[in-house]
Amino acid sequence: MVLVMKVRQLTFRLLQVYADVVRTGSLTATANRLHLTQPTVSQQLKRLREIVGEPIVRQEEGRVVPTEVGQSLYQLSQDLLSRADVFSQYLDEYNSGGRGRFSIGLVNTAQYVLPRLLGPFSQANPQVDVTVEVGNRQQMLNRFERHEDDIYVFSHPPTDNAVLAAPFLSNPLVVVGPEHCRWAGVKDLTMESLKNERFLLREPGSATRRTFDAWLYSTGIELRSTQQIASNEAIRLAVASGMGLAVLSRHVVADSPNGVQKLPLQGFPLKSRWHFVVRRERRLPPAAYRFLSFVQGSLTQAFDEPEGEMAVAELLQVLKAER
Amino acid sequence: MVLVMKVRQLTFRLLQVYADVVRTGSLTATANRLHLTQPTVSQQLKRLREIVGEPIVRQEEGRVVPTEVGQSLYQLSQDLLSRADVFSQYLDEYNSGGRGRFSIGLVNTAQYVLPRLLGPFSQANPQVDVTVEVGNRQQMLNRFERHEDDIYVFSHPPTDNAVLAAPFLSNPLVVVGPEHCRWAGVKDLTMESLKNERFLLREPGSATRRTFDAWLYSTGIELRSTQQIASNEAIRLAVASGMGLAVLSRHVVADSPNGVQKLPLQGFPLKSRWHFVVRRERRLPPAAYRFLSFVQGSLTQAFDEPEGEMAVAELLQVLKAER
DNA sequence: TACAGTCATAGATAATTATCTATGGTATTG
DNA sequence: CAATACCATAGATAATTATCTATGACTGTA
Repeated sequence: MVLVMKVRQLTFRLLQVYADVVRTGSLTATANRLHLTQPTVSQQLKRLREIVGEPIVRQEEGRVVPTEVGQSLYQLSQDLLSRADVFSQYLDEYNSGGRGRFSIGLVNTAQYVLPRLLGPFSQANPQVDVTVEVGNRQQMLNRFERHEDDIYVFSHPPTDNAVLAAPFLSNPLVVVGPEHCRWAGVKDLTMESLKNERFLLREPGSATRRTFDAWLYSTGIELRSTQQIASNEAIRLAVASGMGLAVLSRHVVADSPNGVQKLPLQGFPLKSRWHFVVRRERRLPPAAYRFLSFVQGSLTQAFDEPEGEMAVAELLQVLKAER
Repeated sequence: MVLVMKVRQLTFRLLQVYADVVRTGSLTATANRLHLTQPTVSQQLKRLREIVGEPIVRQEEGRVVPTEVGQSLYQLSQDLLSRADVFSQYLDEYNSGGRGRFSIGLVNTAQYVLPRLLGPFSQANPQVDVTVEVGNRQQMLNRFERHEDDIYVFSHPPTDNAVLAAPFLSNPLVVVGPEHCRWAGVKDLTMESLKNERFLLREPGSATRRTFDAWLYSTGIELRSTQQIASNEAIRLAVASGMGLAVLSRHVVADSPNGVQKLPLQGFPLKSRWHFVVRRERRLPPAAYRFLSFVQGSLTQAFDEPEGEMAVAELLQVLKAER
């Protein structure tokens, strides 16, 4: 016999109107406040009563007051409406990028500099969750293919029409040797001189390795002795302990140069630049967009890279247009 | 630029459907479960997305999964729906009378016996709030006129077509004197003998007083000395201390007879009965109805009043029919 | 008692919603 | 790669909702 409330017909509009009626104690007043006519409000109430299956208001001394059930319904309304409101605010924040999450995929080397951008950003946007994925070029390409992240940092972006790339920071590759390396003071140092040195190299999937390999190929020189080490940091330490020479991003060395030094090899530093890479068709999470805007505004200050700033600005332009 | 969610268009139905889609991860499945067609579900989702202003689901490996916003929306849905559900349960309880409130207005004397009904009822229905109002007959009549309570207990119900009354308990009025009263052992004690005694009487508004007055009037006797005291309890104590005789409900005396005794006055006890009184047109709160049902089931046991039980049963019949 | 103010109901209409069937595009899976 | 399963869109329709204007009923006050 007991009929439960017809929840499915319940509308937030109805609750809004009802809550206002309870607050004002008058249908007419509510009608005015909500820019409706009095009969409209009257009927809304009627409908709500039908949904609830129980009288919710009665008149008492010229005022409309909730019945006992109406009281509970009013509390419910307040509760539900305010929750919906909180969600609405969340949406706003989300849309502004001030809240939410995004993920960024970094090529190994880039992890030495990205913190200088991500740190301040997170500081300024504590409600944003950033997931940082790190791997070598090949691993990142795989992630990229699978659409696993929102933004990527490559030094050589995949060539794809659907891709937008903005070079934002130069990433010079330098040759380094141990602290008291005998090549350090040599003028006009050539690769020819170094070809018998042992080179500690990153694995083939890495961008640093590829760039160096390409340059080496262009010189026609072949190295006699190499050793492969899959981590920049490990390479740096190995060089410092005299195991050989290496080609590394200047950022890797600049970060903590103890024990190693740059060698003035001709043709170096090899120029290369990191790019922010995003997919055209992918709608960036607002938080990711906000990060790029943030970067755009701090590149010059943080790295003295006005060109990078412009490139990122351009990227943002395009993204905005595509939205 | 930021568009807040169109809350007013939000429907619980939409949230129900959405929540189910998130749970099943499939529009088709939801369509089946909710006895809809797949396109219907599809369109519901679309509409919800428009209300939210943001994509809420995407497809991933053949499953429908919520976006970040969708996740939040799902949580919101769960939250809102469960709250509505709680309210719905509350409604059920309210309708069954197992929860809620009602008020009952008692004529003074009745407060000596009603607790024996209200106590067990409250015990059995802890979620029901009972408000007990107590006053003399006149005060209760005033409350009755103003529709202030749900149920009243009178010994002489107001005569009004719109009133339903069920006599449920006899309320004999007895004459009492102090413990060692000289009239105690007298046979064929008449009022004539007592007319020079001082009588301690309730105020004119009280039912006890009116009943006694009426009876006294029928005897043609006038009392020489009376004193008015507005409380049964105070009268009982006054009698015990030898200040005079009194007419009281037997229930008042039975409760704690210390210091007083009944006198075997001819014509006494005066018969009278308490009635439950409700207004015909007033829809009784379910809790009040439940109380009367409860009473109906316990009168015989508690007071050995099968007639009262029948009268109350009849009252309930009528109320049920009028609902 | 007549007047104001307030709520309810009736009747009408435009807008929105809830659904369906049919069909087309895509992704998953043998 | 064909078959299958699944989702989106179109087009159509019935039902419901949101409103309005007009009017009636009731209530409390001048």
